[in-house]
Amino acid sequence: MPELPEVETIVRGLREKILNKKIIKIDVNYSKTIDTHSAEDFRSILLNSQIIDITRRAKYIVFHILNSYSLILHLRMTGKVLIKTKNDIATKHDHITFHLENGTQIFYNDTRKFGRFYLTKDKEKILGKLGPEPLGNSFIYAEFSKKLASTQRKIKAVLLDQSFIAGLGNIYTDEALWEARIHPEQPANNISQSKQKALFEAIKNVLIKGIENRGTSLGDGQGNYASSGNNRGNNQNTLNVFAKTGKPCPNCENIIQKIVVTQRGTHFCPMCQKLKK
DNA sequence: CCATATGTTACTCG
DNA sequence: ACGAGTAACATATG
Repeated sequence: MPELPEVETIVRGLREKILNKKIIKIDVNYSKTIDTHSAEDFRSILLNSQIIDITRRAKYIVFHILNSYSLILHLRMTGKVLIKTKNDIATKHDHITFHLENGTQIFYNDTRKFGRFYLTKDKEKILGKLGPEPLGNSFIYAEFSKKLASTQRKIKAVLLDQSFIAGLGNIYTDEALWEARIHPEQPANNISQSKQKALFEAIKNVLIKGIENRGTSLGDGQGNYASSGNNRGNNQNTLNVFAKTGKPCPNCENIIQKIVVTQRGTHFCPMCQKLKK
């Protein structure tokens, strides 16, 4: 579910609520959620320690632990980190609970159970293969352009490839390609210089807007995005093409189409985003 | 029953 | 080597 703006919103919320409190108990109800350790080892490493900082890398949440470990979490499709108080009780999809000394409980909730925790002293082992952070200093146009020229893959597949650029998912990719007026199936090495530049800027624009709106919450089911305070985002109200199948393009009024690209539902305007020969 | 879902990875085929 | 396609993970929803 969550892409860069959603994870950023979650991290900002968590930072205010759980730092520097001792972890006094950990319940593990679904141990496959922990990728690197047994539930027993996971508990013994984290118990009586504390989270001293929380940062984000791409779609990963990095909890910096006082004992020099990093607890890295990827939410995949439906993972949520929910901050609750003393008397809240874990329910069906709450797979791990961290109890803090002040009574705060951190629930890891995940309907589809795809999310994973990685506990490691070497962050690079988990994060090392990621491409540049699109809102960071390492996202440089000359390098972006050079890398686009190096592959014939469909541009949508390239943008979803976390080793090419880290943090985009299905929603923000469709939005960025619409803003740059590029067809999602356009080969990456056949995009004009001006459209490459437009795409470079569009990626940053859609992510910044997503963060400003505190993420995109689609629908109202269990698996939809919510922040650590269980609040919905507002970015769904500003989308131009994603989930707008059959509606008029905000730019040209033509009907937004939906196709499948790289196994993902893909929304675009056939007038604004033409495939170039 | 079928298709689809904000993600990632392993595997096959050409 | 490269890129496309498929399946898998597990659950909910229309």
